[in-house]
Amino acid sequence: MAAVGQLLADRGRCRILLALADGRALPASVLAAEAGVRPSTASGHLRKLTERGLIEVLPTGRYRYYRLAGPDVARLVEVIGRLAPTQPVRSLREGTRAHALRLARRCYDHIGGRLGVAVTDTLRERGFIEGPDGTPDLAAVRGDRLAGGVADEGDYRLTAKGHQELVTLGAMLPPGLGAVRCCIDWTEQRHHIAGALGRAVLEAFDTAGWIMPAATHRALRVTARGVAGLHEHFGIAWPPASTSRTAAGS
Amino acid sequence: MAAVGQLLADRGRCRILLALADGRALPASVLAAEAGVRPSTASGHLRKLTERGLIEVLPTGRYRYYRLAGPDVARLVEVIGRLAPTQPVRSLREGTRAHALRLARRCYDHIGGRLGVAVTDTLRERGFIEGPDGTPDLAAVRGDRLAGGVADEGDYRLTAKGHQELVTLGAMLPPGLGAVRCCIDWTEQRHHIAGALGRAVLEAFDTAGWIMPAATHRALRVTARGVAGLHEHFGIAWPPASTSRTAAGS
DNA sequence: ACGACACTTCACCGGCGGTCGAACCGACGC
DNA sequence: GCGTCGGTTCGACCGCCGGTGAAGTGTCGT
Repeated sequence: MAAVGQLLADRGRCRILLALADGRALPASVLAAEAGVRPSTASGHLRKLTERGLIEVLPTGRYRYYRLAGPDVARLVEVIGRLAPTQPVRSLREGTRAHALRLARRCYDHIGGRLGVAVTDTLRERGFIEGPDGTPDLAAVRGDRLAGGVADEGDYRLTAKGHQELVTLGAMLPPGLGAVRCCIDWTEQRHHIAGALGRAVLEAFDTAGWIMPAATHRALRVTARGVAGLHEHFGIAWPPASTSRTAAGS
Repeated sequence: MAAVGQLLADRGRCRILLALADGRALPASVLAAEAGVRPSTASGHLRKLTERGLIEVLPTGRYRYYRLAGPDVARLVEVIGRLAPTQPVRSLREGTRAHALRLARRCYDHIGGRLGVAVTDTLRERGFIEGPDGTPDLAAVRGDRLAGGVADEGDYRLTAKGHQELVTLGAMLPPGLGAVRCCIDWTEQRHHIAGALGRAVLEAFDTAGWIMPAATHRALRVTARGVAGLHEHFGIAWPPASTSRTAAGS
């Protein structure tokens, strides 16, 4: 498994994986620019990533689109991102971009950032999902780990009321969906819904025209209709009151 | 996050993390032997791992015990282990050891290997937990990832009957436990219970004297009482019929 | 058919990092 | 007190890997 670790040891390759973390397929030239290296270097990285099975390639004409090889890889990026230390911002452009990412972004197949956390909070407050508080108990983590008390993933479940409400909102929920996977947000350090429910919510927001993907990166922009819908159906004021700016590292 | 990846890029450091994956705290000399390097080299590795916050140290007399810094790190090892390719066995000793690991092992705070999968299967067959089949649908993973069908974690939930049965068996279940986190086993590629429920089951098996930790590594040995108890309460024949031998890499 | 473009391969360079032995520090046992 | 043992630090060696530019292959426009 050190072989996989070697792939994650390079800054450029990490940037490539991060750029693909929203589930899209991107051509090699875009990934080279994203990684900040020459096309030849990026080509070598992409070759190694595909050889190890972390990403897969879809040749289309003279373009070669790369994407993550599966949900396992997305989970890996998610988990390692949570352990990675945050880095200070180096430029104004990075600052605004990191700010947009922290507000709302696609996290492979669900919504991350403040928007994801806000939606999850609302679902819990209104009794649509049941489970512990969204703030992981860091004190419990520091103590005896085996004795329990760890804020684990998957400790939520969708209630009947929540199922009904989300269906009327247009979400295509798979049958028999009970438990809800939650991942702790990369920047917010709070729970937000992921898994099948997170996927359905992202699709519902997308088909309703509430969100628009940004052109350059994986950040999400909330449309005017989205602002109204979030306020009406979820009681969320968007955009939220701004807080301190700290970029997340690569 | 490339900083974390660099730590995972070395074989010796991976072996150290793997040795600590069962949640124990081990002295530096043991970890050096586990990694197959000189104490000086291991000391450097341990220093880097602690500096990055992946492990923490408990100085005790002239020994210094190291352990994983928290559940996040255990999850990282779990996820990256699933993506790592399996390596062929290099010696007879490695073969028997890998065989024991594949049978039953501690996976930070729950039971992994064939035993973990067998217990999970029984729980599902008897209606103690509800959810999809334990075999992840690999075909769905290869297809359209956003359209759903992915065998996600956390799609199980504990039923009332299961709660009652496990309590009578002596498991200390935390209140309000509904959803059950499942991780796909490292070697078996099957679901097995983890999270709070997996922790409670491991504790129950341990206090009942069904399992004994191996002296040298994180493998678990099923005692005679454990064989009887597994057969009586779970209908599991132990040890299982042997299958092909393939070691899991480091 | 020609040029432009996307991407890959190759040879070369430079630097980071793993490894070890030896020395050093602190804790235990007699 | 001394010797032993566990652990860390230091300096030197060396192999590996990332970066690049130039050349090569295939595809798309006109």
